Amino acid sequence: MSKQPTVSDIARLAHVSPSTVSRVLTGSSRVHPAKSAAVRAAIEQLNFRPNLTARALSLGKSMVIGILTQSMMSQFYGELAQGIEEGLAGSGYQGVFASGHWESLDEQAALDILLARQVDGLIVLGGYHPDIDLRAINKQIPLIAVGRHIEGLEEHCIRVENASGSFQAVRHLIDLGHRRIAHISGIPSHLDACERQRGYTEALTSAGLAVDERLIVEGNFTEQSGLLALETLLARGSHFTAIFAANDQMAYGIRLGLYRRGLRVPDDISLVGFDDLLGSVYTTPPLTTVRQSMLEQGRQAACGLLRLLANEPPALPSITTELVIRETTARVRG
Amino acid sequence: MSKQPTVSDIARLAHVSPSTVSRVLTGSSRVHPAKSAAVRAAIEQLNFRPNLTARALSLGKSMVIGILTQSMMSQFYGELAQGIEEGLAGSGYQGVFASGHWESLDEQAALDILLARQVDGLIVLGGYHPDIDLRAINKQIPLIAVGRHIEGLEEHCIRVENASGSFQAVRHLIDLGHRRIAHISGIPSHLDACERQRGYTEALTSAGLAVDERLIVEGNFTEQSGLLALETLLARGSHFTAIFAANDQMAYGIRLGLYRRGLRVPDDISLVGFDDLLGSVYTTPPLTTVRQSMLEQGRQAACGLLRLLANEPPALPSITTELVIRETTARVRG
DNA sequence: TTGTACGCGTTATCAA
DNA sequence: TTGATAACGCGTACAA
Repeated sequence: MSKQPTVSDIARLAHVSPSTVSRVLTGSSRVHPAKSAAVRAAIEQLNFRPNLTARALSLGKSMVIGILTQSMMSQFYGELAQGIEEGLAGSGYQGVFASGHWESLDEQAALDILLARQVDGLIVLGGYHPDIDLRAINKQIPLIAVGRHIEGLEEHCIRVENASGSFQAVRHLIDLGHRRIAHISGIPSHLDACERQRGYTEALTSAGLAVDERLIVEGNFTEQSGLLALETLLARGSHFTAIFAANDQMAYGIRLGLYRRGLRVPDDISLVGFDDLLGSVYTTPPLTTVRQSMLEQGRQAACGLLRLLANEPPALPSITTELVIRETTARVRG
Repeated sequence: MSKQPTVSDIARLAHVSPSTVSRVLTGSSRVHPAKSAAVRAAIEQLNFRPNLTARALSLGKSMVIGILTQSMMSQFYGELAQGIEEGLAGSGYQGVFASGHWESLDEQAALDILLARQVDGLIVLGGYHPDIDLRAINKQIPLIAVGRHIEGLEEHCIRVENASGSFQAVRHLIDLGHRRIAHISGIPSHLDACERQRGYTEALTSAGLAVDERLIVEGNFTEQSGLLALETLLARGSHFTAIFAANDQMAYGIRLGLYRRGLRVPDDISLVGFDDLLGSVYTTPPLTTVRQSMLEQGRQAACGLLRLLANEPPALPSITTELVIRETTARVRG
């Protein structure tokens, strides 16, 4: 249990001063090759690791990016996290995750910890945290949001072309002959949810179909809520031949509900999701869905943040969406 | 962009010394109520947050737990991570994740970062890192492993009753009348994989059934490998009516392969997985699998580490397994 | 090119 | 009960 060696230990062993050791560590200035070699040897010998905590304190930069997420467990946030990691790779910055569990208090606590740890930047994944607070934080450290909107900070939010994706999805169903298409929507306070519903509505009206409010049920993006929404929908007794869910997770729940009812997909009911989570290829049958690469969004968020840290504009691109047709959709039975 | 306030700022505003501020912050010793109130007021007024980096340097304790994981994206690690977070909650310790992506180099780099950040403890999730290194690290800081075995550090590894779970699963298939049961195994260097295969073998032999090597195919725990293994199995042409996969992810891949071949589950082939990932309820039909709560393992790992940090023995319990029967298994067709 | 001295923000020790 | 001082490990002016 001997203590970790410090620069001083290395300096002593290499017969140089601590500052010289620091110089070879950071490469901040030229040092004599011989001394440099001696230092390297000493570092090797003592298996020395610079203490990043001390370095952070000295530099006033922690080189860590805080990521405020909601759940470590969902596929959705997992893919996002993976993308962020990829985007940060090689930048010298490390990502640190803290989760809010979709609870205001936890989210506040997680954010506090991140800020107290002196993160150099912040990526906010969804969540309920008030816009005003986030705007205030953005004055202190650069901030990027994905999966949510922040009033007045639009340039710092990854934008997804939700409406066009929804439109394509519903259009696809219409092309297959479906006329009674239900929609399980997301949380209405969520911009993405609104836009997806808008795409649904527009596709219907542009095809001359009426929007039937009885075919629209609200969910909250979880599998559970999808299943529940399906029950509600069936209980209403309105006829329909296809369902467009505002995200894949709800589509999974709906799929289970249909299975339990003995309704076949796509023979009896066609089903479309949104997100194209990795798991959507492995459902049975594989899910037709709208791709909005979460990996790509994570990467873009990370890169945008790195640009902000370099005092450049975030220059976040708009994320395009693309309908991926798999086996949960079929021509409506005559 | 004004700088963050420090204890000195608070001290000045409250007309006390920095030490006193520190005292009310940590509660390390009594302070006059009036002064204490003044300090609190100043903290509130300036919205002060103690700099955890500085505190860590001063204390020699970072209050962070490093978690060396392999992928942020898979459901498997997601659930584990969630459990760890829950186990750490309220302890004052924060978890920091770094992923190795199943690559030696990345894993080494991730570990280096964690150690350089002066983590107070380490949780290793799976991975290839050599036992000898981990034993060395354990001499410096407490360490717990989950999803892997470390020679000589058995007390620090979460043990799962793999064999008994496998046994139950295969026994269940036998009870349903299956006689030709295939097994898609995991990486043979992985202890869990071996034990699960052992349970499979024992269930067969204890029922007086022969173990047919032609019905055993090796996978690597990914969905992809499950699909591939199924192809191999089918190509061999041996007859079978059920498949026991060494984990759920491979079962998903197998399920897709069967679907593509037009083989119905469970009508033509029964399928059993291992893990009971959250997604396994939402496959169609829901997957019969062996539960080894990942959440529980994460929690136990965290609690064990906290005990180590308190200089107590880790006292890690053995994780029990339980067969969860869902709709992917059925009586063999006469 | 190298070494000395100081600062980063906090806590612990000690003396008052 | 309080305040001054030193220390944590590192980077960097500044002087040599």
